[in-house]
Amino acid sequence: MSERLSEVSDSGMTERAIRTQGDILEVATAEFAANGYAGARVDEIAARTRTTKRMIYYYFGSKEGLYLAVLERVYAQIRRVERGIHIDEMSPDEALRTLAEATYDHHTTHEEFIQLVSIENIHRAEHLRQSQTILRENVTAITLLEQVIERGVREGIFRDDVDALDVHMVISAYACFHVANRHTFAAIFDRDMLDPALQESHRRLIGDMIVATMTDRRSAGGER
Amino acid sequence: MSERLSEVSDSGMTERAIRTQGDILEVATAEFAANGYAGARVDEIAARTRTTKRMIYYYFGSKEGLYLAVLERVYAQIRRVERGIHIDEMSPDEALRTLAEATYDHHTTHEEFIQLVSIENIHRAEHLRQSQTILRENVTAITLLEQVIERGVREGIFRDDVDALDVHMVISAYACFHVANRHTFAAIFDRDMLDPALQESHRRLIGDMIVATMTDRRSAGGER
Amino acid sequence: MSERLSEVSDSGMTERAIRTQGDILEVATAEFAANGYAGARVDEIAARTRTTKRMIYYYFGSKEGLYLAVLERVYAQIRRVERGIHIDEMSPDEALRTLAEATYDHHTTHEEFIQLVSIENIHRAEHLRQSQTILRENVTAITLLEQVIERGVREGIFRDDVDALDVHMVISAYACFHVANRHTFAAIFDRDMLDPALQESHRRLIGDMIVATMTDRRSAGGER
Amino acid sequence: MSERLSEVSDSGMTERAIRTQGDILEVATAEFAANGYAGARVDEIAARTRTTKRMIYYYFGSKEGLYLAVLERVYAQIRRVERGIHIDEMSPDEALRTLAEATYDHHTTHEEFIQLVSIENIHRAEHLRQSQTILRENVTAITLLEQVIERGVREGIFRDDVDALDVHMVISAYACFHVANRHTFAAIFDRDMLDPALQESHRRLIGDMIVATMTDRRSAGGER
DNA sequence: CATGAATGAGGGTTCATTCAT
DNA sequence: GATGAATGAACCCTCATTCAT
Repeated sequence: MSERLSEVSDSGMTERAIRTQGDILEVATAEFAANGYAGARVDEIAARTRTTKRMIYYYFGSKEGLYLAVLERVYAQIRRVERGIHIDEMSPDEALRTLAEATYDHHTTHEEFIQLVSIENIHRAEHLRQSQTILRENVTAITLLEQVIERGVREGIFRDDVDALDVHMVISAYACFHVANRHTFAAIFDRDMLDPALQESHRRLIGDMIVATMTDRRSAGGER
Repeated sequence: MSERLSEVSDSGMTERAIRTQGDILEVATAEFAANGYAGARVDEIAARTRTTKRMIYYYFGSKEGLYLAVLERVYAQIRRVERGIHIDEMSPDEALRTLAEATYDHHTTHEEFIQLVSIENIHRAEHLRQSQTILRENVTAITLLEQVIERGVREGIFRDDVDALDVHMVISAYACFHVANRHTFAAIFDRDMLDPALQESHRRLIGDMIVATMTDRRSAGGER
Repeated sequence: MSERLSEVSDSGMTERAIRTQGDILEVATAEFAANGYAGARVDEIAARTRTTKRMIYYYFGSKEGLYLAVLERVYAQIRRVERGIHIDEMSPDEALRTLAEATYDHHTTHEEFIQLVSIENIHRAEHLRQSQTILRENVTAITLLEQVIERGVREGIFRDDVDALDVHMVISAYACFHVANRHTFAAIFDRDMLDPALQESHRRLIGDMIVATMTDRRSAGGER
Repeated sequence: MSERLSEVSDSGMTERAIRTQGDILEVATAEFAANGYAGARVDEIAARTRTTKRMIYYYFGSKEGLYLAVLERVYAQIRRVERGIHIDEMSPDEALRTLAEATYDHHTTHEEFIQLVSIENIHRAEHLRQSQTILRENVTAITLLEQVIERGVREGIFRDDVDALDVHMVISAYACFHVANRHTFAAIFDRDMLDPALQESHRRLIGDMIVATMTDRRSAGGER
C-alpha cells in the first residue's frame, strides 16, 4: 500500500490504471476531508468517480487502504513544497520568517491536508503510524529549521532554549489553526480567518511572532 | 435541545433523572471525542451507561441531540474557567501572559473539549451554529483580552495593529495544537507535546511569544 | 451463544422471542444443511422466516454464530434420543443390536443432522470445537456402549479387542453413510439407500454385523 | 467438459498446455476439497498456480467446469486402483477381505477424494450426474464383488440375503467414515481415526466384520 | 420510567467473470 | 497464449431508531 504512489511512475501500470487510481484518490481525498473517516462513504466516492466501487477495492483493498493512500498523497505533497524552499543566503531571522510564511502559505491553501490531519488525530494517528513512507520522509521537515536556528544561536541573535521542534510546532499551530478551527472560530466570533483581506497581516504576524520571540532579549537566557 | 442543560437546575426533574442525564452525557462526551460524530455508536454509549438506549432517545431525542448537548456541556465548562480569571491589578504584559497561560492550562487538561472542537470543525460547525447558548455566551471570551490590549496600546507598550481576536487566535492556536495534533506530531517527531517534562517550558513559551510580539519595537507599525 | 438454547426455558425471554429464534433456527438448519456453510445465504434464511435479516444478527451475532446455534440444536436433539434408550434388562447382544438400530433410526430420519456433520467435517470441525456444550455433552454418547461391551466381554460372549469407540464408529459409519453418501451412491449405482423398501433389511444388517463381529469365534483373540 | 481429460492424451495440445492444466487441477482439487464448492475461491486457486486466472477460464470455462474436471480426476484415480486388484485364486472370504482392505487403504490415503465426495453429496450429486464418464465407468466397481459373493453363496459359505451393493456400501461406509468424519469424531472423542497406531487393527476390523457377517450362521436365512 | 424485541436503509466487502491489449 | 484492468451482482453486517409491554 505504502508503495503504491511511487509505483505510479514505474512501468508496471498502464496509463489508464494510473488515471483511474488518481481519479479515485482525488475524489476520496475530498470525501474523507469533508466527512471524516467513518463519515465518508465508499459508495459516494465511487459515484463521483469515472469508475465503480469495485475498482476502489481492486486498487486499495479496503476503505482503510484507500484512506491510507489519501494520507500518503497529501503528505507527499507537503514534502514537495518543503523541498522547494531555499534559504541558504538569508540571515537567520529572514530565513525563519521565510520558513514560517511557507508553512502558512501551504496550510492555508491546502484545506484538505489540514482536515485530514485533524481526522487522523481523532483516530490517534493509528493510520499514519502504519505508513513507514510518511513517517520516514516527514521527519526531515525540520532539518532546514535546525540549521537556521543553530546559525542564529551561534551568531548570538537567537535565544538558545527553544529548539527547532518547538519553533516548528509554533508555526504549524498558527497555520493549522487558521484552517482547522476556521468554522468554530467563524461561528463564534464571526471572523473568517481565511478571509483574503486578512491574509497579508496574518501572514506577517506569524513571522513577527517567531522572530520577535527568538530574538527577544528578556525572554532568552536570564533567570531561567 | 439547547435549553435542556439549564433545565437541570429547575425542579421539573427528579434527582434521579438529573443523574441519569449526567451519566449519559459523560459517557457520550468520551465516545464522541474518541470516535467523531459518525464514528460514535449510540449502542456503545448506552452500553457504558447505567441506563438503556431508550433513555438516550427519551432525554436527547436523537444522536444529533445528544451530540449537541455534549457540545454545550464542554463549552459551558470553559466559560466557567474564563469567569474565574482576575487580572485587574496586573500590568498589561503580565495580564496577557496570565490569560495565555490560563488558556494553555485549560486546553492541555481538557483533551475532550479540543477533540470535540476538531470534530465540530470537520462538520463545518454546523451543530455549533444551532446552539444559540454557545454562540451567545462564548463571544465574551475575548472581552478581557480586549481590555488588556486597549490598556497596553494606550500605555504605549503594545503595538496597535494586532487586535484582541488575533491575540486570542494565536493563543488558542498554540494551546489547541498541543492537544489536537498531539498524535500526528508524536508519530512523526516522536515527541509527546503533553509530556509533563515539557509543560513548564511550553507554558512559558506562549507567554513569551505573545508578550514579545506585542511589545516588539521593530514589528509594530513603522516601516511596513 | 452456547447458552442460548438452554436459556429458552429460562424466563429471560419473552414467548415471542423464543418463537422468533426457533423460527430462525429451523430455517437456518435447513439452509445450512442444504447448501453448506459458505453456500448458505443469510438473506435467503431471513426471507424464509417470519422476521427480518436484522433479527438474525440481533440474536445470533453473525452467520457463524447462527451456524453454531444450528449445530448445537441438532446435537442437542441426538442427545435426547440417546437418553431415551433403555437396555438394562437385555442380553449384551440384544442391547448391542438395540443401540445400533437406534443410531440407524436416528440418522436415517435426521438427514439434516448428518449433512451438518458432513459440512462440519469439511471445515475440520472448527466450529464444533468452539462449542463446549456439544463437546462436553456428547462424549457420554458411548457410555451405554461401554457398559454393554464390558458385560459381553465379562460374560465371555464378546471379543475383547474391539472397544466401545470402535463399535460406535462402525455403527455411526454405517448409519451416516446411508444419508451422507446417499446422492453419489444413487447417482452411480441407481439405488437409493433410504428407499423404504430397503429399510427393514438395512436396519437389521447393521445389528447383524455388529453382533456377528463381536461374537465371532474366529476373529476374537486367538491367532492374531 | 467431461471429455477434457481424455483429450490430454491426444495431440491437440502442447506439452505445456498439459502441464498447465495438470497444475491447475492439482491446486483446484486441494482447494475444493478443503473449502467446499462455494467456499473455494477461483482467485485463490489461480494464485497458487503457476498460471493466471484467465487460464482457468480458458481451459475449464467456469468454476463449475473446473470443479467437474476435479471430480473426474479423483474418480479416475480410484478406478485405476480397482483395476489393479486380483482375487482370482482366493477363497471367497479371503477375496472379500482383500477387497475390503483395498477400499480401506485407498480411502484412508486419499483424503481429498473422500472430501470431494462429501461435498458432492451436499450438492445432491448434481455435478456428478453431469459426468457420463464417471457414472459409466464407476458402476463396474462392484463387478468383482458380485463375482466373489456369487461364488461364496454358491459354495454355501455366504448368506444369500446380502447383495454385492450392500457389501460395497458397508465397506465404503466404514472406510469413508474414517476420513469424512475424522474431525468431528476427533473433536468429540479425542481419537484420530487415521492415527497410524490404529491403522492395522482398523484395517483388520472391516475384514472381520464383512467376513463374520457373510458367514454367520445365525443371521443368514432362518427365521427371517 | 424502563426493557427487550424489532426494523429499514444502507455500508463495506467479495465473487465469479469478462474485456482490451 | 497470457496479462492487468474492469465489472455487476450479491453478500455479510451495522446503525440509528421505534414499538410493545
